[in-house]
Amino acid sequence: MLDIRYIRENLEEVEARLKTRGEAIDLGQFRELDQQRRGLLQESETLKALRNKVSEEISKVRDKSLVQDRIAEMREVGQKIKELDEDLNKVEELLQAITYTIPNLPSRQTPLGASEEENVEIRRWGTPAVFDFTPRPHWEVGEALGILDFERGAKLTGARFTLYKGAGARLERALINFMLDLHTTRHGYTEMLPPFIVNRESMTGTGQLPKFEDDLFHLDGTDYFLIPTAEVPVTNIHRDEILKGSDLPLCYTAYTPCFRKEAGSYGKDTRGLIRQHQFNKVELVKFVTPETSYQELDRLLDNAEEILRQLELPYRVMELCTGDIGFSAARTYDIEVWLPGQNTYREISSCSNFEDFQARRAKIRFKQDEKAKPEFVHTLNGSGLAVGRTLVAILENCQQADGSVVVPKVLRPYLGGQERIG
RNA sequence: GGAGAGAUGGCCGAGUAGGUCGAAGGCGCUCGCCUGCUAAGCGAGUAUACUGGGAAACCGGUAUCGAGGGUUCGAAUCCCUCUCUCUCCGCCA
Repeated sequence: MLDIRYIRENLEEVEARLKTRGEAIDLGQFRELDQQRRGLLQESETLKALRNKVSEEISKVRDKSLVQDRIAEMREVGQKIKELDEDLNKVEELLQAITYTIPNLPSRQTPLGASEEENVEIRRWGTPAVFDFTPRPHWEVGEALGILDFERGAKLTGARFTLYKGAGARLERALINFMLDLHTTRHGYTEMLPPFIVNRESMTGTGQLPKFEDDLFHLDGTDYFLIPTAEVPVTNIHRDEILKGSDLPLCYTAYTPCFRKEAGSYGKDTRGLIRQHQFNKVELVKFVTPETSYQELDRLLDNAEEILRQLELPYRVMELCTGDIGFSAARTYDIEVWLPGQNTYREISSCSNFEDFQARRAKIRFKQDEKAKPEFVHTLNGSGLAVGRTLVAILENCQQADGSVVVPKVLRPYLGGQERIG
């Protein structure tokens, strides 16, 4: 959510910056409702002040029969207040509906562009291995090894659900532990294990609702949703709180499964593990002061990259352009891992600074010191990393001519020393 | 699932035959005084949001005692609904 006072005072600028996202947003209605709101508010509050004053006078009079006319008068004032407040509520509801569906302003540093075509490559790390055979896609590698079972996944649930078996299941678990261990022991994050189901307020706080309800699994008969990312529960940990400035930055990491409907992606990535309705992810979340948030974004990105470096998987970092960044984000870097089976780089992490957009929605504030006024924190998050896609990258990059897969060195302690699968 | 109890400011905790309660008191915290230092002591201050005025410091208004609604000139206090917490019983990993 943007600051309504900022919108009010910088209407043209806000419209222009939002336009760089590719969606034209007309703030004319906002302006009109905002004016209506303040008009109604002032009228109502003036009458309330009068009523409070007269009521106090009435309280001082013992014999109420002496003030019957004043009481009657206030009864009418009360009626008028009620009418004004009803109008005010309607206007505020409309206004809220608008402000909750306005996306964040892209950072001024975010490159301009209409679509992912115009994302900017920042750097590459590692050299894709040269194979003396044609590298196969991970679904072939995994099925041949008997560690991924797509057919039975579909039998158990449906399309885009997969059964991991034996060494596949263990490898996934090893990756989760490896990532969490690295982030907690080397990068200074505190591990969290949040609920995988959250309520509507939490989904609204981080920006999934009200606009993207179609992407979420909703639990019938409740107001609960399966989380699409740990970002939701972990960021909402401090919803409606005022943090101490001296406690910032707060850095949390969490493993959770993620559940996404993937509405609108029919026909995309139908094979393999790339696009699932349920997948595992280790997430990084930070609560920081506004002055430090871009510095912290660089660090968070580096923390995510470090996982790939340690796994020795080649990747590149892309900065998303204004046309491609998400609804709540001001600036975003994607990490894309090399997948030889598909001869392409694929997203494995997305690291964003939301500035105060989520903090304002979720009312996450801090005080610079005891006496300071509360300010909104900046929130950041990024995948560190998408676990299923990391497993995909290992199967494809580390596959051998004989169909086996060499386990990256840093993972071996998590697999009882096993060096090879198959 | 059945039966009860409760939800007040950063924390603890008063306040129910409606009015002077944004809310006693204590703790904590901040600033000052005092003491050679520490401890103790003394004094003052210590919520948030919206809104009007002001360049600003700041001043005014409104709202907030779990949430929403109702009664009333007036509600933390009365009524209704909901949420959450706790205790007991049942069930369960």
